[in-house]
Formats: sequence, C-alpha cells, structure tokens
Amino acid sequence: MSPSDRTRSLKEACVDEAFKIIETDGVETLSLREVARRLGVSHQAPYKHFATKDHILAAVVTRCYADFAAHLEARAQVHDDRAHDDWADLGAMGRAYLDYARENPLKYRLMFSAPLPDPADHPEMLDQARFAFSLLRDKLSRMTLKPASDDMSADPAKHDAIFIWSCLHGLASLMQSDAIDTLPMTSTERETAASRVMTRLSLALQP
Amino acid sequence: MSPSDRTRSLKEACVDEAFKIIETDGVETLSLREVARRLGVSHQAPYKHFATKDHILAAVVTRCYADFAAHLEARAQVHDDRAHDDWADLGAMGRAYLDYARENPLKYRLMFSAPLPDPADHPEMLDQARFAFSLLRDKLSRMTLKPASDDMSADPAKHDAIFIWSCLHGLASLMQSDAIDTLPMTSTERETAASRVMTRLSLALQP
DNA sequence: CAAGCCAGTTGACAGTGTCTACCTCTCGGC
DNA sequence: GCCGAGAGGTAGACACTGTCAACTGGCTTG
Repeated sequence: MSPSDRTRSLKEACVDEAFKIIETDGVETLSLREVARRLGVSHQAPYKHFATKDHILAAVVTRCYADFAAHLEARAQVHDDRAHDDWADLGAMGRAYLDYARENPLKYRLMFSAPLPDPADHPEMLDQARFAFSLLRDKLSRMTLKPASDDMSADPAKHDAIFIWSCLHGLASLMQSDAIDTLPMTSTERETAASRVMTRLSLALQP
Repeated sequence: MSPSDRTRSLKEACVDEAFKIIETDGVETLSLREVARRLGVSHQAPYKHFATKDHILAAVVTRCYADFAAHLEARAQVHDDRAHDDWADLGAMGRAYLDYARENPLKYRLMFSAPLPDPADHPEMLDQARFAFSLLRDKLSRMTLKPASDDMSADPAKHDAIFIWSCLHGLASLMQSDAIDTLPMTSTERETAASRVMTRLSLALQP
C-alpha cells in the first residue's frame, strides 16, 4: 500500500472513483462492485465506509453540488470593471449555468433529474444544494425587477429565482433530453434557442 | 385462458402491466420478470414479443406521450365561448401541462427525465413525442407575440415554443425533483411559485 | 498480555436481463 | 391427410447487481 493510499483513505478513493464512473458513464451504470474492482479491493470493502449504495451516491451528489456552485460563482464574478452591472452579471450567471449543464451532462442529470437518495438521511447533500440555489436568490434580492402583477409574496426574490431557475433548468434539461432529438435541430439552432430563452428572460424581468 | 386474454394478446398485456408498474413504482423498479410474474407466464414469455427491455419501455413511453398529448388537447379546448381567445387558451394549455406533471409524476419523469431507449430504434415513440410538441408550436404560430430583439430566426414559433416548454418543464421538473425539497416550501407556496412563473411568462410574451 | 474493535476478506442469497435449448400447437403445401 | 416449419411458451443457465453473514489479521487500549 503506497503512502498516498494510506493518507487518502479508501473512503475518499471510493467517492473519487464513483464520481469518475458517473462522469463518464452515468448514474445508471454505477456499481459499488465496479468501484471496488477498480480500486483493487474486495467487493465488500466499500461497505465498511458506506452503509448502502445510496450513501456513496449522496457523497458524490454533495460533491457535484459544490462543484456546480463553484462554477457558478467563478463565472458570475467575471464581470467587467464597473462595480454593479447587475444585469450583465446575472446574464453571466445564466450562461455559466447553461455551460455547466452542457459540459457536464451526466453530473447535471445526476443532480437535477435523477432520483436522489432520501435527503433526510443526507443533510450535507441538502446543504450544498441549498447553497447553490442561494447564489441566484441572493443576487436577485439585491436587484430591482419588473414587478409581477400578482405579487403578494413576502419573498419575491425567492419566487423569481424559481422562475429563472425553471427556465434555465428546463432548457438545459430539454437540450440534453432524448425528447429534444424529436425535433430536428442543428447545434447552431440549439445555440439560437438558448439565446432566445435568455432574451425572453430579460423581457420578463428587466424593468 | 379466458377469451379476453386470447383477444388481447400477451404483447398488449405486457405493455399494460409495465405501464401500471411504472405508474405506481417508477421506471427504475420496472422488471420484465415482474411483468411476466403478474401475468402468470414464464419469465421468458415477454421476450417472444419484445427483443429487449428497451423495446417494451419504448412501447410504454409511446403510450405515455399519446396520453400526455390527449390531456393537453382536451384541456386546451376547454376555453370559453369566444372563438379565438388565444391567450386564455394558451394559459389553459400551460396549466394542463403542469397539471399532468403534478398528477402523473412518474410518467412525466419517464418521458422527460429518464434516459430513453435509443429513439432511432423506436420511430413510433419519436412520432408521438413530436406530435405533443407540435400542439404547442402550432398554437404559437397562429398568434402574435412580443417581438424578441435578437430574432433572426426563420421559425420564431419554434423557438418561442422551446422557451415556453423550457419554463413549464423546468418548473414541473424542479417541483417534483428532490432538489426542491432543499428549500423549505409549503404546498401553497408551490402554487404561488407556479402562478408566478405563469405571470412572468405572460410578461415575456404578451405584446 | 488480553480484549476488543476496525478494515478488510470470502462466500452466500435473491434479484435482474438475456442467451440457448427444448416443447407444443397450428397452419400451409404437397 | 400428412409433414415440416414456425410462432409462442417453458426451463435452465450465465453474468451481473446490492447486500447479509461469518471470518481474519492487526492496532489500540485497559
């Protein structure tokens, strides 16, 4: 056993390996036995660190959310020098969202389109997800949007965040769903569709 | 073997049974052996009618799309007597979409959030999906929307349909995803979120 | 030094999709 | 009227999965 193996415990190695499998082959094909095989340990070794398959899945999902949030933050902060060009920054955030989904389709699907392990059993997974959402929500709460006629909510930023999130998630999800292959679309047309959604989003929100 | 069994071939019975299983337990737990068991035949009998599990899945998905389209059509045509209140009708269609997703979460997930069998192998599945989308698209092509600034598309109805579909799908999908449980939301708050999305959609589209 | 736990092993069980071999019934051509 | 073929159904096997149980070796702690 090499020193690096001793420092990096089997537990972490399992999560790493599961992460890789999901990244390249998708959640559906993840198997604990394959993880064990790749790490050169017995098929039961991972069970010493994770009670069930869901527990290892939860660990991977947690990491994905963190990854995703980091990507959003990094991109959102690349705005130009003017200190408070909130609209441009919001747009950058939206684009970062779509980029992430496009570049990491299997991880994206894992977070938002797959049946997750029971969140009640995995609070840290829940925390990470909440954090990612809060990035968008906080941003909106610092901006003034076009008023919505039916707004009697105590927390408009929350609902508008859901609106934006819905649009972005819907687009990202449809673009990589098999359902979209139904319509004959070239890749440039997909780009057009994406920018069209962004435009309509502005029309809906910008005062 | 009863007469009804003889008329209704095993092939149809398999699809029916698979449909039921998915409806109540989700795609993940669908197993051909369970289907066979429930029909009282050997575990290999279904394979005389479907080459692989994906083929039976494709048949179920095809039926789901037809079901979904029928729901959309039925609801969309329940507008008031004024012949051409297109906006109201579009709204009804949107609500029908969300209703279907809420009432049939597992079927909805099957159609739009699960990895489908390769569409190339199952053209009839593809046709049904395309038909459902065309309901929305055709409606839009008969209406005049707020112009989108970047519109250089030859087929604006298509892109606006994608926009609307994205919002609705995104909302429906998030509402039933585990990710949303992340944010503490009561069911009335979910309603508010849904209507907020509809409002913002109008703001984006209505001239 | 003994006790006990911790991480790892092997072996088993039930469940899955799918391959192959077999059986049996029906129907069309001679 | 028979006979061969094929369609539809059966049984058994294989490789794979998640998970349970029993066992083993080494480290820590009393």
